[in-house]
Amino acid sequence: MTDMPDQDASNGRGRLMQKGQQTKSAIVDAALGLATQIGLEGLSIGAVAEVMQMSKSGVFAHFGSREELQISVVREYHHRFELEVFYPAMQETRGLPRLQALFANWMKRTSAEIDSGCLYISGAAEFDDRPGPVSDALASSVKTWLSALHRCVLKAREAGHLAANTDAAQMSFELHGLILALHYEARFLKSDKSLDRAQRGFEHILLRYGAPSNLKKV
Amino acid sequence: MTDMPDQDASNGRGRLMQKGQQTKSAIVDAALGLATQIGLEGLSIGAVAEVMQMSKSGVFAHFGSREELQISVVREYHHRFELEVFYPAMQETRGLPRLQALFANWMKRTSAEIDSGCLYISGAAEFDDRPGPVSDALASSVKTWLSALHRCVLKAREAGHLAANTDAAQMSFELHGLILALHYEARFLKSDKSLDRAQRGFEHILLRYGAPSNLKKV
DNA sequence: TGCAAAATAGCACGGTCGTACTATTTTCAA
DNA sequence: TTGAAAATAGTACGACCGTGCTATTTTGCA
Repeated sequence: MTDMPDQDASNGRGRLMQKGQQTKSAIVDAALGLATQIGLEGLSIGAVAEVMQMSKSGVFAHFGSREELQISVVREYHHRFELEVFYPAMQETRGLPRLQALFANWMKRTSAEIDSGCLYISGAAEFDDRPGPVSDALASSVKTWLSALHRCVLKAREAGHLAANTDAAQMSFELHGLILALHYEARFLKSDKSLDRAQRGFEHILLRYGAPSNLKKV
Repeated sequence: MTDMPDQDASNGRGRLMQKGQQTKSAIVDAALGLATQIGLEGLSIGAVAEVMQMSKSGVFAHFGSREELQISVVREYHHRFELEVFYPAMQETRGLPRLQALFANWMKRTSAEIDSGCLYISGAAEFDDRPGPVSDALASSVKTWLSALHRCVLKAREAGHLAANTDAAQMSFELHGLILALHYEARFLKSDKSLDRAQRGFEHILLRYGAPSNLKKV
């Protein structure tokens, strides 16, 4: 060991961090893990402190309130969602291929979340009747993602990959439903067929909206 | 007022109840109202007692544990769901008309729950990582309903109202997704177009599975 | 290397929770 | 009407919660 700053001391966006920021990141990390399991509302500073092997007040000092911790967790989740689902799909060529990649990544992440839990889904259920900053942060993240999806559908239509009369909002709604059903039936009802059904549902929707039937499989 | 037993002292299934049972029903009623708003997990005996204008111990004595209260709430929800969604649809003639009625009632109830909250959806999110009697009761109720839906699709296919190669489980999955998206986008994202989109999604699915295109509107 | 500042710990407070336990009131049938 | 049983209230306990306050430790620059 040297006196050099820890090489891992980055927040994933390149900048080096001081000790306090490192710890804060680690706390958010642990809190995110807890929140996806027991829910954002059930997230307690004491539980996070135990995972972190820190004192409650040590954890608390980084955020100033539980609410701020929850918001940090939402932001971190948003960031990871972008990294896993959105950005990789942007590599694909615009239009249908990108839409397929987007949905495939979304499904893949949702499948991975069958064990860990999805904050956008559990959070919506917890906060749909609890207005406030946490709910706002959550809703804003979800809306950002859904509108990205919506734009992608529009582009696919413009590129002629979907029928010219495609209702992009309607199609997005139906895609969203497939993901929600995948999550619900796999995670809560322990069905192992959900992924396959979401995939087939996607193909049905593509056909419905006039995508060429000889689809490139992703 | 007379000394006669209260005329309203029925549990909705015809039998008269003694005082204790009446109170218990009223408690479950209040608890259900609370649970749909703040969640099954957030349901506390103290809050129920306040609504009921009773002491905590008075409420507690009826159930013996918070868990038993939660289970009672789930059962009551199941009962009402059957009354509102399932039984009325059974009046329709078997096959496609019944399936349409089932989905229409389901949508109607989900729409009504945009204000009150749906226990099958919020409960799934809360208990998907919390095994135990409450989770079991919830899952069992949901499975009962989903398999009723599945059977209804099967009957519609047998009656020749759907394509002979219809995958009933796949179709049920897609219908479930529409309801979940309706609930999510209407309740959490405050979208007022969700009901219309769920309705149109239903029509798309019917077309996909070979229902006659000149549908009777419900 | 020293020293201000940042990070963390320790402790206390009031609050809510579920649930024993006991006392009181209400109900209902004999 | 009476008396046993059922229903409800009262109280207390330990656990956990968020958070304010003050000490202590650790950090990182001058």
